[in-house]
Amino acid sequence: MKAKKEITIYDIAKKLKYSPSTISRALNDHTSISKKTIRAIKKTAKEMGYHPNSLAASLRNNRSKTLGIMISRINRPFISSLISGIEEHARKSGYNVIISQSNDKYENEVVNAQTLYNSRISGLIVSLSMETRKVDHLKQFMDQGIPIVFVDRVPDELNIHKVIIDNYAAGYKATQHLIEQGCSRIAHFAGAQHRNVYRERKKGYIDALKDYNIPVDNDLIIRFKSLSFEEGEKATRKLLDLPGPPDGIFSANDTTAVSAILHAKKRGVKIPEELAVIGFNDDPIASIVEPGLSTITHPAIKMGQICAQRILQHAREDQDHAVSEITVLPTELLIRDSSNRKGI
Amino acid sequence: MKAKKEITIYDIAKKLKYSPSTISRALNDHTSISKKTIRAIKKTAKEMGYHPNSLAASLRNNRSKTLGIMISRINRPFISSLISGIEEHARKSGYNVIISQSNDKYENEVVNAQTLYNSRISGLIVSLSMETRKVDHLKQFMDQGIPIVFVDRVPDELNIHKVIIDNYAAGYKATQHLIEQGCSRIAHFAGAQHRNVYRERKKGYIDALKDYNIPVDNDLIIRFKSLSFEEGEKATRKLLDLPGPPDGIFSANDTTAVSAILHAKKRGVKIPEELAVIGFNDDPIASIVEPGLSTITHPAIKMGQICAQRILQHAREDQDHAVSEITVLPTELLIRDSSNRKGI
DNA sequence: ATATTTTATGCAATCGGTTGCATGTTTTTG
DNA sequence: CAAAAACATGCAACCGATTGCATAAAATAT
Repeated sequence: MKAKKEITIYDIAKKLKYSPSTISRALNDHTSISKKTIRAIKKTAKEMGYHPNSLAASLRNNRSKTLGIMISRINRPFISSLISGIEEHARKSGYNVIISQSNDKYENEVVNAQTLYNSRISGLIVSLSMETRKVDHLKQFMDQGIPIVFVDRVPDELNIHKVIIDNYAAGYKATQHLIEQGCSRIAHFAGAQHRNVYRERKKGYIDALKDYNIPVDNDLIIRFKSLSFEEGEKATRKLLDLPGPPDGIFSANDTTAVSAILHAKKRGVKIPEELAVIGFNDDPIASIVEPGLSTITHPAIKMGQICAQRILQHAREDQDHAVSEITVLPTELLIRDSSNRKGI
Repeated sequence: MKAKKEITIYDIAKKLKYSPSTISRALNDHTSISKKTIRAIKKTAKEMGYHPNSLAASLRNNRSKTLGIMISRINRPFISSLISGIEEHARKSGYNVIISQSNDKYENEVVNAQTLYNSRISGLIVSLSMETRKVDHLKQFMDQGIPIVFVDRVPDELNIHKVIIDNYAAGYKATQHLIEQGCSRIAHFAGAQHRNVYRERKKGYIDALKDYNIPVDNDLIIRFKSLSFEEGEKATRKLLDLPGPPDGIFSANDTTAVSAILHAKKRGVKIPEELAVIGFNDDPIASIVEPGLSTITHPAIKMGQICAQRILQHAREDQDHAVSEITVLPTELLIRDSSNRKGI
């Protein structure tokens, strides 16, 4: 099973007695080639079974029509929706999408950055790993004028492009909602505090408490390593065992919020009457758990589309790294039964 | 912000007074270059900030170290886990992964195949769109000796590589389980019958009924278009309105199974006593719904890893398309409360 | 009819590695 | 010590498309 030789523009040129340049230009609808010639060349190309070699074009242009994506893990609802949005938009614009998972390890992120760089991607979309604290490994892209858009988990740097949600406002909203439902001892499941998203959510939580004159009790703020289901159960147990257990929980993700609901129910704690719970993300499980989990919704797919759009825009123009562009997408408070004490 | 010129092997060659060939070989640990030279060259390369240009290498080799993936949609638990497995394995082996979504449209699949082909991928992993009925658009890969591995939703052709689960056995197991729990009127939520996975699951269902001398009632077999939550609710309503409603449901996915549970509960139908339900896939929602959804588990991540492994193996050897290789992975019956009448 | 534009096409260098073959050098062997 | 073998490196063609510059041909203006 030998691979037949591929047809190249040279083969077409020979057959049609044109030069390779003309073939190349014709196939790219270059204006300096007459319509008639273009038509004829395209027809012949098709007949001969010509498949353009993107590698050659990319090499020549020193840029492949490809976007790189760096994320922690693909198989999470938010991330996979984000990627779906990116891929869809990129493909429509004729770009391929390469994905790379860091598994939340800084080390992997560095290696992946290297590989993507070597592939001469035209743009990079990054959501940082949990561990990442510095972004030197991405400097090479900026140096080469390869646009980077950070999304969701972004660095604190200023002169960069970001697509994010207002985590602070969302955290505030969620907490405020619990307060309005009559909660006065509100716990918070917090993520790693060097990651903007978790830090901001917590800030929003704290400021809401302060604004409503509710004392901030550090015993009620649980620092999570990975916001996993197991961690959530453990934390809930600990909280409910407290002499003064909380009457509300604002969790930085849905997974741990759901684990809290399930654990509380198991102990006979009534939700939302004795414990109101609100999560973050609106994962599929949020609508399935009973009572339904109130949560903060992300426009994940749209975020992806915007990332792709931004990056392509920058990739085309000779972008200006001096100006940063921050897109903040709206979140919504989605009230289900896990926090609805007043029957709204 | 101008892009600095990239360092090439020619620059290194000039600096070290070696020929580019030697540099190239040294960087690739070619045996004909002395250890000492290799060490010196690599050191200098690093110092100079050399970044290999994979495009150039790929062009020369007429193959980029990249795997293509064609799937319906990324943001589904099974698919994203599958991709995660592929990506992980591929990356370890030094391959990039390009993904393309068909959104279950044949037309998109054809276009995507073209784009991937033009990128000169080294191998292709495909799970067919819901619509796809012929695979001519993939012939070009085979003609060029580019290995293809089909996964999960595979064509019926014989001489191809497949990584699948035994859908028939799983369907049989699931149905048998319901029968053993005392169900005698078992409904089936079936997917599109030209897709192997759904056809096989249904076959297993029917054969199990037959083996246990239970009549096959066509009114209890619902043909779904997309196995969505809404479709599931509608179907459940219809079934429960029947003069002789079912006492068990085997659904070809978890989404519709969960929708059945929720709808049945709303109507006061007791699960599993009056209606036992079993799904397929073990999506996260399966463990959250109450009662917990019994289901068939897929080793999704592992399937991905095996796909990557197979494809890389074929990409390296000059593969032999004459022989097909079919890997069938085990599924497991995971019994939760939605079907557990006897309290096992 | 000649000069000037406009239009259509070709030439040849280039992008950055890779590799078969040739050559020069060193080591081993008889 | 010469011949053979092993080792180390270089030459130059090649992968396939792109593009600035040059040029030929056709159309328009004078």
